Amino acid sequence: MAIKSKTRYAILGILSINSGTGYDIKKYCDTVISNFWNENFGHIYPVLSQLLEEGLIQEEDSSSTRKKVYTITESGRTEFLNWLLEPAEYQPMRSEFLLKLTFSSNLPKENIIAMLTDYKEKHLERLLKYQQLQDSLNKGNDEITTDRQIFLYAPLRLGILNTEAVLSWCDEILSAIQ
Amino acid sequence: MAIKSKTRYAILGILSINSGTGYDIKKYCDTVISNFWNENFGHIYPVLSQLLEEGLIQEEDSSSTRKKVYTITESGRTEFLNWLLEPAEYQPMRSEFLLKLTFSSNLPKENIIAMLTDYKEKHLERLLKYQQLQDSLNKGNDEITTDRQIFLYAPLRLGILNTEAVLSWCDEILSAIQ
DNA sequence: CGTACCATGTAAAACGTTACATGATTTA
DNA sequence: TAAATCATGTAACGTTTTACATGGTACG
Repeated sequence: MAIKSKTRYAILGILSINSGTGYDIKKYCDTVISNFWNENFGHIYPVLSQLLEEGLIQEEDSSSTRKKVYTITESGRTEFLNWLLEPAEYQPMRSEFLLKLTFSSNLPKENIIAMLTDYKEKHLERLLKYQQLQDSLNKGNDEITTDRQIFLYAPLRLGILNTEAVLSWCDEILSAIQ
Repeated sequence: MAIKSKTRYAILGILSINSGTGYDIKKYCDTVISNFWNENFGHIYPVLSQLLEEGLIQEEDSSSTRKKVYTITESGRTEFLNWLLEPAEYQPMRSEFLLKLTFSSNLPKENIIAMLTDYKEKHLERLLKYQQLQDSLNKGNDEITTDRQIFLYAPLRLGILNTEAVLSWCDEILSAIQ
């Protein structure tokens, strides 16, 4: 059966904004949406072949180069739109960190403090990264319409709010165990 | 090669608290740690066999019943402790909802409002569930030592703070697009 | 006596990551 | 001209979920 993973939709979504190669798609994932999505070449290329076969994307003829520039087709847009309108499926999360913490009751207190401090530091770094991303979004707004901008800003904003929540949580738990 | 997934450690962790069957382990996952961890039978039973083979757990002899009650061994505790002390690996997250939102710029405004409202409602429900769980934790504290209780309370508290962050975010974005 | 829950396991399918292999093009 | 980046793809591996198959036990 056809690949039913979400990668199809990630690719269709990216191509709905700009046509591009598999390589371009990977770059888009690693930059614009890296905070909440990731893809790898081993997945992108097979899915591209499949989308082509299904007629959801087409190859721009560029016999001159080795590049394969893909464009979304009308049926591709329809398929993508249908997916967009479905409510997002519930995703059970898995946190290795919380799993460790849950079973750390027999650990010496200093180890638990170290765990939490490390977790806090990682999230402080993440917050900084988010804020830099936000700044670069605010600066580079020539190319992006204001209407589109909020859709790039919103996920980042959620990242910031969530990370801030994690930071307060770390402080709360740290003072509770001391 | 041996299974290297985190399931090994989830199982060892659960058995480090209480001996039990594969079924008990599944139940523990579905109740106590369901907010941040999940396992299924198709995974639990093979991993149990493997842990037994490696001598990290042992079977209590209960020739009378069909039940297989597993207990963690000393080497199991050592292996688990070593894992606990390693820093948790970074986990790239994937949010289907944010993927949808990012590519929704061409959707009619009412659809986007519906998306966000639906997301908000789901998180309101989740918050309620968390609060109920917290209440039941506070009540049933006879069986659990106070020292252990914070380790069950902390993940829940993070769930609450995160969910509250999502709720404010929904309001923020909803008022930004209107 | 039927329903719900307890209990164990296998097989297949689906999903996802990493490593491997190859070579073109651009830039310092 | 060397290094970095662009560019495409396959194969292997490992992980995870779902479906299937089976039967026991407790309770109302």
